[in-house]
Amino acid sequence: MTRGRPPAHTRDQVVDAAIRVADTEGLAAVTIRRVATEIGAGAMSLYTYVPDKDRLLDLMVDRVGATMPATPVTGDWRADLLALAGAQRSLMRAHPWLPAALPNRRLTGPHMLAYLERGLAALAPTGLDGPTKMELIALITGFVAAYVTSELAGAAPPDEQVALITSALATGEFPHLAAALAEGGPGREPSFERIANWTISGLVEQASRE
Amino acid sequence: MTRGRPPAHTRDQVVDAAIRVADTEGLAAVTIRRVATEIGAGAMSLYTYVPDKDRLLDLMVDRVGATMPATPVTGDWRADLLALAGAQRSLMRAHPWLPAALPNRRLTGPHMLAYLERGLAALAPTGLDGPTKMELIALITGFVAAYVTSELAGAAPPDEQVALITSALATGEFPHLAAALAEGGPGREPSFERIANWTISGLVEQASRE
DNA sequence: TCCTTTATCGTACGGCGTACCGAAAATGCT
DNA sequence: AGCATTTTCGGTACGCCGTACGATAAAGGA
Repeated sequence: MTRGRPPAHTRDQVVDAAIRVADTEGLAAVTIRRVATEIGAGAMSLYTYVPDKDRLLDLMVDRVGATMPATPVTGDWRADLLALAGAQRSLMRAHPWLPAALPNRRLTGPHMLAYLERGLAALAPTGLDGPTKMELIALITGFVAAYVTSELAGAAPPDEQVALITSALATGEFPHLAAALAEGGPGREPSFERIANWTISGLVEQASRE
Repeated sequence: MTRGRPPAHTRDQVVDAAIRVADTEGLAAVTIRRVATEIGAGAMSLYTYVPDKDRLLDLMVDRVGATMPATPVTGDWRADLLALAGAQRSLMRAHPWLPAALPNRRLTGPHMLAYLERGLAALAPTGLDGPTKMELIALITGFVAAYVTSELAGAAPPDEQVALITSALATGEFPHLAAALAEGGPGREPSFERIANWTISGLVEQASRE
């Protein structure tokens, strides 16, 4: 039926290999040559499956989106959105390159559309109009990405930066900053649920108030 | 007094040249060689003023931060934060590469610390604790970056993407999405102030409620 | 068998960040 | 004045990158 030499791999194998490289070696390690050797192919063979590197990144994003568990739509928009945000956070923690790869990327894949659909379904009880719902979903997604980014990076502030900040504080020009840092953090830790609740409840309530 | 051959340029001249290139040709055009020719120097001479390209980006971010107008702190946190967010938005629209360059970047510069200080001062009347105030500022900054990004990119959705979405909608699997898109946008436009108000008011009110 | 179609992948090009190092240009000392 | 010292300048080169091109290989159809 199909003429010509049969492909030695599939597009999904290529995308999976790229995701594996990104997970273990970081997004910067995802190069055409690196992914090709990952599946035991020559570098140029990848272009049989993927038009260029940028599209490969699109495919990676959509493919990991497929692994996000389907959260239920119960009719309680607050709980539903919180669950959706939690699923997003888990996904981004499992694939730390995702927040960095997400911006500037087209909404190409069906899994991304499915995610959008679930968010809209969760927001249905609010009675908000369509464009507003879309904006809220984009804002919530952006928030989760920002949160996970700071969460993953937060652990280790480089020495050089600490030195710069302390020397800046010594000038006395930043009293509020000095006070805020001095408070330290004996109290409660940030807790994703707490902040996600602020964002979600705050946004939706304000949007509904109009 | 100072020994050795005198420098032909200054660090600020280098950073300004890099900003000029980014403004006119995009962030991708900011390469060591390109910036060097911009100031009429050899490529390797740049390394006299900047340790590596990553630090150059840090310096660019901090330097444009210096041009952000100083918004007043009146005691009305809502108005003050909105003004601060508006100033940020203006800055990002003047330097469209800024939202893309901002994440993954260290808070190295004094101007960034000054910005943080202003945000903390604006939040002082809320009585929130230091760490919470810091988180709120980070979230608001992230929101503005996300908003401006979509604002700048929004104009032109590529044909290929439109085709993909319409074909996906034709399957009937995305009823909410179809409905939301069908609503179109005859009504009010997004308006930065409106959405910024949602975010700011929503976040602070929720945070204060605890 | 030979032709057509398709996939494989070696080679090569231009561009990137930047290590290395000799040349150039200033000052300070004798 | 002459020399040593210190600092900057920038040419060359290395190892990466994405990818255009084209020869080669492997399948089915005639």
